[in-house]
Amino acid sequence: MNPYAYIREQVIAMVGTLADDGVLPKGLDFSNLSVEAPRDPSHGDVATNAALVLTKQARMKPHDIAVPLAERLAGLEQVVAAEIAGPGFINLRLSNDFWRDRLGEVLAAGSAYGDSTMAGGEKINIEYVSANPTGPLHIGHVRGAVYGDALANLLAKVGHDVCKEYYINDAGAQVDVLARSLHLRYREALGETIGEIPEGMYPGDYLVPVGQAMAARDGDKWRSLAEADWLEEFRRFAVAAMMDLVRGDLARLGIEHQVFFSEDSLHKDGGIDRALATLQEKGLIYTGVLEPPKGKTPDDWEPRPQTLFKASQFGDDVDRPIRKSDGSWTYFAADIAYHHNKVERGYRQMVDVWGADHGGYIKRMKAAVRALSDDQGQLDVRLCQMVRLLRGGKVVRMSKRAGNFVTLRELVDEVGRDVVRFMMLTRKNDAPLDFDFDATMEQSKDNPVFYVQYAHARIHSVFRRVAEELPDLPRNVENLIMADLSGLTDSAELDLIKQMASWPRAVEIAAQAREPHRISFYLNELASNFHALWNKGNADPQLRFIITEDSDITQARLALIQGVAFVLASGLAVMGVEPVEVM
RNA sequence: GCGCCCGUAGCUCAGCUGGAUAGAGCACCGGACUUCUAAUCCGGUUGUCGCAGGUUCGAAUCCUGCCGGGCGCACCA
Repeated sequence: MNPYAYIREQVIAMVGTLADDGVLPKGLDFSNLSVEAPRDPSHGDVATNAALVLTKQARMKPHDIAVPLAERLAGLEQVVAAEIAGPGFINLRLSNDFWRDRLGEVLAAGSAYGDSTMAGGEKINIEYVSANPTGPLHIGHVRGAVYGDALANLLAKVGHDVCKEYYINDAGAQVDVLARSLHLRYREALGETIGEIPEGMYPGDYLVPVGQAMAARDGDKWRSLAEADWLEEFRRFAVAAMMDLVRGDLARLGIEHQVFFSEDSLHKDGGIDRALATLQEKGLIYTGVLEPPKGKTPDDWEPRPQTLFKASQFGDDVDRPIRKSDGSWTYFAADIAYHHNKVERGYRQMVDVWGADHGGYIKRMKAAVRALSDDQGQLDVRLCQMVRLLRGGKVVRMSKRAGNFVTLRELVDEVGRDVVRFMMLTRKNDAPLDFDFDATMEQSKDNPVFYVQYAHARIHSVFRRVAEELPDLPRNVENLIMADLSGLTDSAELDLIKQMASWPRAVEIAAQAREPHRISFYLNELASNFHALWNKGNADPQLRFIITEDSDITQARLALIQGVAFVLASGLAVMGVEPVEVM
């Protein structure tokens, strides 16, 4: 049960009884009526703005609504106090039994606690990473990869049918460059001296074994052929090898896409033609000449007729070209076809995760989806800002030309998967993020990963201890569910339960906002409250979890911390971080 | 010149989609270990929420205009 939703129903029901009795008018609109935990705990457990929201509709002063409403709410079994405060809020304090019942729900659900049916099984497609298949993944890809993956987990948790997808940019000039670079490495593998890799080719060592594999498979059959004869095969071979590399890198982060979609396939099987025919039928394709961009005009600008998509009809600033002047398709044309394909596969909800430098591309892509789906499909583009690496207080400089960017593999090997994933989710996706190597190596509160995992490990440490000290005490979940919880009376204990009870709501809000970083903030707070309770036990031995001479209270407290462990595990699962049991 | 994102404590950032006296960590000061893991906890200090208007019972949050920073701006992917 979501306690806030539950109390909201009660409030609305009570307003209904007041209307029945003629105190309030009938037919009131409750859409803005909220029931939330007040920021200041001294205001009670939950607060409602009912009187404030209804004042205009009812043509009554907030106070005149609040007084009778509070009176009726106070009569509810779960409510021990109802007070009117501020401009007309009603603050409710709920009974301890009501809260203890919530702990039972946590234990019954286990680490599935917080799962929701909010999305009703609706299909949603989330495309992320989609890095060019021209080399290993590097630091610039990591954030989008982690964000996209955590978002996919989060959406699944609230009841979406999620498809995780990777778009392979295996068409276009950069793949030809890759094929030529591979041909060099192939000749090298056959014993030629190739010298310095020419400017404009991919110089990375990762192509060396691919060249060797090619030589081992085919011998020298491609060596003296003209480029036109080997290019196609080398493209295919190179892309396959690069995608193996990429999949291996992603596996290191624990990321696995269900669908890898090839851009090239859209060119080859007529996907682009079909998508553009769809737009053509709607009268959204025409030949025209674009205005030069406002402000500074590029030096080589010249007016030329192009095939254009009427993106401006769907909120974009200008119409966008879908054919280059040489007649070939633009990248945008293929992207239209790709999203057309998603729509054809039945997706109405689509999420694309991009780097911040692609911000200028959002409007045209959204326009295309609206046009293709007759406004039925919804594309949400989430941008991930830059990650700055810091070491020893200094920014780690990287440049593509120098080839000294930090790879995903190096990063994960150095600090570990859990640290990378957690740190990438400690900021809003559209805010820049500093990744400080020194802080991640530190085992202290500076390091949020350790802080949260430490709480989880401590709980398991208590269970290990109780197995030694009270071996006969039933301590598995089935027994803890039936424990008598009435001994949980300390405010820190009850606060912990209240916070756990807000977890399902926190999950739904994070999913609605599509902001998985909120999960990490929630977990930090939960861990903090747990650590606080732990230390209370240091000061007052009566508050320890294990009281050897009182098995009832021990069991109640085991139930409490088992609940915390479940919620921590539930949240860490969204983030894709392992809940460790020993540290 | 246009579009998108951002501006909150000395620093790094939250702020539950409009609520009450704006929060947390770091930093700084002072306390708690014969302990269920001190990798922790407790207390103290810190603000023109970039500026100016507007919307209303109520604005850090929504709208408009400025100021400041980032990214992107015909056929590249």
